[in-house]
Amino acid sequence: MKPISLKQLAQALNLSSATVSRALNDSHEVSAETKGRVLALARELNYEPHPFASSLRRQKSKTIGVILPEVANNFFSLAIDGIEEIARLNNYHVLVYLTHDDHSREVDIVQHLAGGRADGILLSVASETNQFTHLDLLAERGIPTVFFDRVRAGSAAATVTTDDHRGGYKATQHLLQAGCRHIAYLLVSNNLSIGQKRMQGYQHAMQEAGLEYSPHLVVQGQRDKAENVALIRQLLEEHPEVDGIFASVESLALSAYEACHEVGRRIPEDVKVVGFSNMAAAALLEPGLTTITQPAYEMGREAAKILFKAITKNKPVLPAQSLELESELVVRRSTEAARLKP
Amino acid sequence: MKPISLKQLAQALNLSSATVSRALNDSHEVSAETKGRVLALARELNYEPHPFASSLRRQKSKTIGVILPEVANNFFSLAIDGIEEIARLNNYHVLVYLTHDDHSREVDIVQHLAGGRADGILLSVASETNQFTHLDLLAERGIPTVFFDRVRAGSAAATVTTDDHRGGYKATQHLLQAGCRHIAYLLVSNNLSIGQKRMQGYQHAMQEAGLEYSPHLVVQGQRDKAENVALIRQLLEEHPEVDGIFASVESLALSAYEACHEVGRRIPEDVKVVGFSNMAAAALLEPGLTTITQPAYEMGREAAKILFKAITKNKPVLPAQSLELESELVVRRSTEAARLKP
DNA sequence: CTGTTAGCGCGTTCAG
DNA sequence: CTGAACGCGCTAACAG
Repeated sequence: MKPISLKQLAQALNLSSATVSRALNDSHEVSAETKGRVLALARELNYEPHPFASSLRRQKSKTIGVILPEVANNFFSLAIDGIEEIARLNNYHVLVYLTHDDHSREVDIVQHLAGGRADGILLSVASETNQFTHLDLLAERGIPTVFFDRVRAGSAAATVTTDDHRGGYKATQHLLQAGCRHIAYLLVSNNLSIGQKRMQGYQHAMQEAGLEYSPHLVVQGQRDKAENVALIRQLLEEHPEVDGIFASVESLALSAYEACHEVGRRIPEDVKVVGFSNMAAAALLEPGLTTITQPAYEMGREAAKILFKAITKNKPVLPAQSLELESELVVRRSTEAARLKP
Repeated sequence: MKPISLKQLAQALNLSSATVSRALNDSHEVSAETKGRVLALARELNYEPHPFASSLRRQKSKTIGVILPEVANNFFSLAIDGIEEIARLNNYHVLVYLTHDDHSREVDIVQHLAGGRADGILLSVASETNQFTHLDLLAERGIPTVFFDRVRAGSAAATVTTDDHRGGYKATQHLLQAGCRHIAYLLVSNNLSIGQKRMQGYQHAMQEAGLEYSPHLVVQGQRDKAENVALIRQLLEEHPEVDGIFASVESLALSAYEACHEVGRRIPEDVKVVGFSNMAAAALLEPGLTTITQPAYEMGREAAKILFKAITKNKPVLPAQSLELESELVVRRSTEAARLKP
């Protein structure tokens, strides 16, 4: 059975569809009585205005698009949670797309969304992305866009990130304090500001400790997980002196654990690992496993708030609205307290 | 700058909009030459057909709705991943909604989606849900719906689940073999088949071992996490003999870890814990922590496949299409192999 | 092969 | 306060 239409509702009430439409939209220019009759029958018949007809007329999709590299990862899952919450408060719908770090896919999605399916976009760019012309289209069309976490380096748009430089610094410092002298860095992508900034923090801490930064100890992450494990494994074999690893994203941290396991290097006795990560199970990590945790849920919420401010007020998002939240170094919880804020 | 419309494209080409529409939809009844001209200009101008206008006319939203209790949880994240992949292959879009186990929210979402925003629905019901009248609307409207994981007990629709009875049995058996004699059960909800079936598996294993099933050792999970921790804590304090815990969902497993920690009971020395869970970090669990892992990604894929079969062939989903996949008992990976398939 | 017409279901004129 | 007419952008039916 097809859903009932405005017209049918109007006929059943002996009213014109215009009046019914007005009543349902709570217009001032309709009598309280008719309003009551309309609403009563609408409720009874489970009437829902057809969303696409309405969108077409109003030129509002009531939908935002969320584009993520992946979701099988606690950071982005928590972010979605925050985004969905804010969207719901604004009576908006959330379309989710995954790029799997594939640039061409990102371009496709953006182009499609720019065609009217979404009123705004939240984007965490694919690590493969190094061209950004597809984003110009969004600017031209005036579609508000907020970047979060994985941001175009040097972008002129609003962004929500964490204190990436500081996070990299804190993580490295933690390893140094634990006695590591040869710390490898697992880089996500040089196109991304998170890649650059976290690495700068790492270099900063290394220099401060009077240690030399060695490009041989940097592994550039790929899209394929097995490949990453192999690369890290190779690093560990060629550089047995490595006693610490800093992973700039969760997936690389997991690859590092795996690689260590494969070559029989114990964590944390032989190698200490710190990674950016939002594992729900962070509290359960083995002794010595430590994470830099981002406030993913809040980041999702804040990014969405900025976006909706632009959508509802019909103003562009300004770079000045950008936010930088604080990351936290989480050491395995044992009998004593867990969170160290240096 | 507003996106260009079909009409404008037609004018620029001195063609009628009908012809242009046909050309873009690769109709047989249009000359190869015109087709070429149209496609060339369309590409140049970045033309995208307005999705809602098209949907309105074709009565197809090209969108599916995915309704989940939560997403900050590896199981549902992985499921979304699988769902999105199949949707993309079908050129469909994915709307994500979270109920946070709130029944009224589930009803709202379903009613709205039934109004034409989605061609089909994938649903994992809220644990609070015990009335299912809102689902009748979907049946009336002929909107294909596939349930996964959290299924309406005794539903007549297609479902994708894991071998919940067997999973509960395996988990409990594992605890028994490890020497546990007083095993508590953390129940998610009696409205859900996963709650019932997993508990049956638990009871089955207990009986087989000649142990008595005690309702005092069953904790009924609530929506609030802190409350769950408190309840489990109370259990542990009132029943110091408890030496094993079986958690029927991930969130309860995490609450159990926390509660044990709070009352100073060590895992696994004092209490062994097994939970249904899809933690990416499962490989990193502490010794003695064991999980029952569901093939979440595959479940998402399979559920979506069933749904799209119905959508594209315009046939209803049949209960006979239901699938039951196999869960896996994953013991902490150490130097030896990890996966035990009994 | 192409153009004309009509209508998907709404919301918004403009009259009365 | 209410109704008739129009159009959002697209596709399907009917002509030619």
